[in-house]
Amino acid sequence: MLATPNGINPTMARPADAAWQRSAKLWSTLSEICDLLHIHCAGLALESDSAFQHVQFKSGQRIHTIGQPFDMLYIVNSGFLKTVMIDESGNEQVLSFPMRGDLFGIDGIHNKHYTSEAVALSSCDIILVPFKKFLALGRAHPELETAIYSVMSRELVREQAMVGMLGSLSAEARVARFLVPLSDRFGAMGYSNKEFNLRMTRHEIGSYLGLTLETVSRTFSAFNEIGLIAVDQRAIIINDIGALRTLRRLPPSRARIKQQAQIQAQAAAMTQAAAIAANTQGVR
Amino acid sequence: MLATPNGINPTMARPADAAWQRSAKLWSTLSEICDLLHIHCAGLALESDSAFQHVQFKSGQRIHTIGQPFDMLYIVNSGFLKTVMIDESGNEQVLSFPMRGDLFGIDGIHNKHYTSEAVALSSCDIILVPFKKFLALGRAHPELETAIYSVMSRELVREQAMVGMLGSLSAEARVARFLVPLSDRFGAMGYSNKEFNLRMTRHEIGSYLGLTLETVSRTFSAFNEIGLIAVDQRAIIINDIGALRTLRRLPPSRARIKQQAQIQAQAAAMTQAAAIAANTQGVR
DNA sequence: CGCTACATTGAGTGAGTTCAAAATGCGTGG
DNA sequence: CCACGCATTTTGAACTCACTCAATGTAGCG
Repeated sequence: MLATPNGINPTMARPADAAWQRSAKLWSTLSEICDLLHIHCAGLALESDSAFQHVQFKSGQRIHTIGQPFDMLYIVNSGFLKTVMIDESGNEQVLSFPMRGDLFGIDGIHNKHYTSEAVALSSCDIILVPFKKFLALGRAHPELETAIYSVMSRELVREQAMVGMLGSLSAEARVARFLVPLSDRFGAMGYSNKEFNLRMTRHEIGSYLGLTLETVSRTFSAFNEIGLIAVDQRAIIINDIGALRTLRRLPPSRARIKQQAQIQAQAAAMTQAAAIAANTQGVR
Repeated sequence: MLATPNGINPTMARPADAAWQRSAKLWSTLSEICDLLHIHCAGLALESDSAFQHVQFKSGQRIHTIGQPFDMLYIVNSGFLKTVMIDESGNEQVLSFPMRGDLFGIDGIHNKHYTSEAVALSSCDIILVPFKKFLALGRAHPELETAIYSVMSRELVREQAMVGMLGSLSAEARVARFLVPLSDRFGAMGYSNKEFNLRMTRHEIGSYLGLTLETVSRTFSAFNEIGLIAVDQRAIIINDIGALRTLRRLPPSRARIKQQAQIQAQAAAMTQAAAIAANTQGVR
């Protein structure tokens, strides 16, 4: 059995009671934010007067919704979320799974309204970053400004990589590559990069990868069978990260070989059957 | 057959003859650039001293390549291009088809190197925008700065919409929705939004949409058959833009009905053949 | 304990791919 | 100007991967 990293209990959400508020960290400085975003702000003059508020969300709560007026960016300090688009026929499409250090809400800048919604998948500690304030600080600190652009560019590159993946990779390759950055991120956060728990359902993974939940489940099972991973519900053990990184198509497994043997046996039989049928009926 | 749409010569989009070269505009002012990007810079102090150079490219030439150090953004003044990613196995993946008013090169900001390459699909007039210079101007003009962020955010939203499309729509819906913004753009540029010439190959469209070139070709043919469009090679006439906007799956056409009738007829024949084969061999 | 949400697995189907062939268009050089 | 070669497009036929539909299994929670 896998231990639950950092012991977060994915309980049902409901409005904020005062209990957690007391123990939670309520404000972050600019330099803490830079650390979180992996921005090198060595020469940044510390302005302790400018601080950013934290807000806690419980699993299931929405950080922002589609169409809501934009005025904030959000940075994940802890916890796991999903961002979701809704297409014209009402279907959800998962766009990303933000976690510690990720910035989201950028899509709201353009239209002054968010085009996606962000939902907590676990208890989350989110830093509020008023966009106006951020811009003002950027103007004061050129290296911060370029960092902002850099982060936005990174998101664009990430989306492009996503497009590339959806456009060209098989289901198996998509699932494999879904696990790789997840492992990396867990590792970077100080947890094991071998063993961790998925925070999202098969349905959400499928939506993210452009697959059905059944295909995701089957692919996990297939990886499990060949020993690439060990999977039990949401608990995952990564056995061969290298293989996952480069996988394009699944190598034939025992089951598949057996199946192929069947097919070949059938084919042999069919050859005779077809000949007979053709002689009798002139089909095809 | 199709008359050449609105008199554009399909072979060379905007003529690349010497006359054009001579009359080509070599420099643009900031306010011209704002117009091009659809940025409202009403109160922008005109700085005629800051001008941006134009460069001409011929079909097939690369504006920037993957891995090249980043220092410029690019704005399309005229012509048509594609931007391309190359995955680890060497396959191209088309990411966008920039045209007049589009900004590209943003993906280079993050890593200080471009992660994609841009190739001219026709003769192109491109405005060079040194990133440093752009930033400096943004600092001087707050409304320009927010506009820059807005444009970057727009690109992100566009990529997200692309992800949504690749993740959830059928081949037919993708091809239909590929044509819609193209029509809009041609209309916005003063050309006909009903009749125009595609500037890219079926292969490039397929790569962009996550489909094979054959599927793209077949889908065009199917749309042609139901009268949604008229297509002859790269010449396109849009007959029912509304249907293209909302299309999710193709309604059964005459040909499909015919085909289904055939299948049913075959099925009837097969029943007998199968019965005979089964009696003889016990297949399946 | 039973309810609900989530996950797994099987069987059959179908949309899109792959492989292949033929047609069309276009530039080039004789 | 025509003939040739090459790139692109169209169309057919067969296959296959991922989807759909359905049933069963499992975990968490009131």
